[in-house]
Amino acid sequence: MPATIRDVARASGVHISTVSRTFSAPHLVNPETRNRVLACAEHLGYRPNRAARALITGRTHNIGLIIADIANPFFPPLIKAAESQARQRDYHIFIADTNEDPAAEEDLVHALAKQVDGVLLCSPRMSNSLIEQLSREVPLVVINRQVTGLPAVVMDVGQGARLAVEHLTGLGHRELALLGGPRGSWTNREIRRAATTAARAADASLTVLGPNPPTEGGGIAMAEQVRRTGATAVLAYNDLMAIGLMEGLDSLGLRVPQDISVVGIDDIALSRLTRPKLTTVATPTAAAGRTAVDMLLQHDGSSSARAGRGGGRTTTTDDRRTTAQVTLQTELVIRDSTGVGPAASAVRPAAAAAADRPGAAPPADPGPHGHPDPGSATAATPESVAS
Amino acid sequence: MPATIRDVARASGVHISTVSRTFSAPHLVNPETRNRVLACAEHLGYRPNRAARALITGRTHNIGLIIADIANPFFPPLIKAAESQARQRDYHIFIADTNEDPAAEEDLVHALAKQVDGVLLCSPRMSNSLIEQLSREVPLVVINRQVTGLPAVVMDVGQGARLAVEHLTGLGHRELALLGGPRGSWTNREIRRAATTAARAADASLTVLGPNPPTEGGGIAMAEQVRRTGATAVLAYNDLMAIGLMEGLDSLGLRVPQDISVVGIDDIALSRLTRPKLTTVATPTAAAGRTAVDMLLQHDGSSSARAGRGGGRTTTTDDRRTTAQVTLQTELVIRDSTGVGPAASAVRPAAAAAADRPGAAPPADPGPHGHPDPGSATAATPESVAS
DNA sequence: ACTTCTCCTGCAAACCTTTGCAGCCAACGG
DNA sequence: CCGTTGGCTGCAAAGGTTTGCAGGAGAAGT
Repeated sequence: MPATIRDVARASGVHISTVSRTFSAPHLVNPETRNRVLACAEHLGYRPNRAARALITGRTHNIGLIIADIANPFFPPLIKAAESQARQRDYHIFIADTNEDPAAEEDLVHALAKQVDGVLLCSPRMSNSLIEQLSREVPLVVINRQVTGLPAVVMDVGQGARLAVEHLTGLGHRELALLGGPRGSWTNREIRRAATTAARAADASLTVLGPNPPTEGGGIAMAEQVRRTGATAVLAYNDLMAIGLMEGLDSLGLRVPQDISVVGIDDIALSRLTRPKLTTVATPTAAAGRTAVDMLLQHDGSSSARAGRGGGRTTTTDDRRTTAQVTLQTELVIRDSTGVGPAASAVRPAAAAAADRPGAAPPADPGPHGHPDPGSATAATPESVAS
Repeated sequence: MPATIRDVARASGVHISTVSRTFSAPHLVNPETRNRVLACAEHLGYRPNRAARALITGRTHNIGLIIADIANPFFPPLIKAAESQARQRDYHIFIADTNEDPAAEEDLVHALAKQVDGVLLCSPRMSNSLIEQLSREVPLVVINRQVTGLPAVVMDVGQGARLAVEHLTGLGHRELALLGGPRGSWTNREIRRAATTAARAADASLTVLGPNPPTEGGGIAMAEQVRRTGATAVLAYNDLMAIGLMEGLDSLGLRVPQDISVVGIDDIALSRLTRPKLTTVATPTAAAGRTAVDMLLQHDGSSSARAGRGGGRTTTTDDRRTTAQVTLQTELVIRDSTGVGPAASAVRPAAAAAADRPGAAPPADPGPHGHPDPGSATAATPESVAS
């Protein structure tokens, strides 16, 4: 029923190879012939069969994208950016969701391996060794993780966490808590490491809680424990948890930021909608998606090594393989969920407090029609964290 | 480098057809042979090449899912449900995002046509005739739309809209507004029709505004116009718009629900997090995803007869195929964004309102975080809608 | 012992496209 | 006039798998 290349060839009176070339190498065919072929193809509604093409070229023009949880608002901007970047190069992205399950991750890589040219592994929860092993089956680019020998794009959450902690200690907080994310997350380890270091440098204490599911529910559930730590400020693994935590604290009768300050990570769209608006670390998710696609495509676009003919095993020396690791900067976005700590509240005059907490008029007057205040001035699209 | 069926055949000393059968029709091969083959395959890390298989069988074991906007929280539950349902049957879902662009929809269908066995078209913005035409190219199941001759699964938003209007008029509201969604949306038309009818039946007036982008920004932008209608209660096309509208009303100094009631549609997770919590019409998104996959696969091949759930099912059997149209019920979830209207405020006690839905929180408690913050409202990410 | 069956396995065609190679023709240089 | 070049097109192999058909071996029936 579907028109094949043969039908077009018959209709336009040329050989199938000419039809093929009309599409894959137009400059090789006479303009007159080409037009005739195109007309016939159009008329017959012909579209090349990608499976057949993939079979012979060995390239599917598909890219797999494996993520932990589509429902996490962190991912959509990354997905969209990756999709549009891929589409520009005539590739298509296949998305798969692992539900935060490391075993599902492995299965998915296998399932995708033969029908994509490469896989973007976003915030994997697997072990490094397993990832390395899988990378022998299909080209891999990891996002939010560093695996030796594999191309990677990571967002510098460590730096973000440091900025967040410095912001909090700068406000006078001395008792901090870190609401940790899921086990197996590279991001989680980075945050913990950086936050610990920064807290120590500022002579503040830091209580680490976790691991926890990186969801709103995970945040709500930990409210009570957070209170028990006696911390006056909390850094959460991501915005979703931070928002959940604010919910939970609210039910406990604690006010944010008067009683306790909360900082998230990711800057998802939602973090502008909560009351109070969430102070958070913005991660360049869209850029990460674009970059990852670029790295994957460059990586296998250059190596046009054909399969060895004649049974001989052609061992292409891969030592030329450029496995870059790109690090994207993060940025602290100060909104309304952080305020002065107890240590400073007695010392600092009200004016100073007001300057930090934009509930009142911030220093740079935002005006009635939303001049972005210094904190929310980031032009980055809302995105969230993972890994 | 990747092991093929031929390698396995050589290693286990059988013909490739036997290897093939070991995987696709195990009962046809001697257990002893089978085990030997499986062992070799395992050892060589063999995985069947899906492209080659697709080429000959004509079935890719892939399903396309085209949606308007991944960033809209409405979709993830649907996607997840569809994915898990598909995975159970050894199918894989390929997701694509159209950015609310009807032209992109058409392109995507074409692009996917040859590499999937069928496409789930979720909340399409295309014309019916175009959809019919595309359905000749690849099996289609439409979600949130009715196209004659095509299998469809729709959520009964009409009924939901009616319940919402009855809820509002029951609270004493007489001046209603409907915040419409995007042009081309079947859902939008259904809502409008049902809301108009219900309002007339209750002797209330209904002002229809739109079309609008189905995003938070779309809601924010319409706040002023909504106020000008003089309505005391608003039904929005979806939750995102409702939430945006609440933002906008807030900036205008109007309190929800004391001054104006707001109802959304979809019941996205976010609607529980706003202050006040959003009253909304819950749509069974996950069930829709599952059902759509079932319909596509049953229609397509190995059918396992899943009985229709709560919804009604109309099967029109034309000559060859049975094209069912499944309708899924919706449900009104009363939270805090609706309160008594001016006409009834003197007459009806709040208890009467609460009686509409046991267990729902009483209206009129914005919660501790309900401080309005003028000038907050820009920078909405493009989000989207459901049909 | 001969047929008939049942089980299993091998053979080869077919799916649709790409691509190196060869051939054709016209034009051009010498 | 011949050799060469360049532009275009046809030929055929190849890619990995499925599957109808045929064949072989043994078992069961007679």
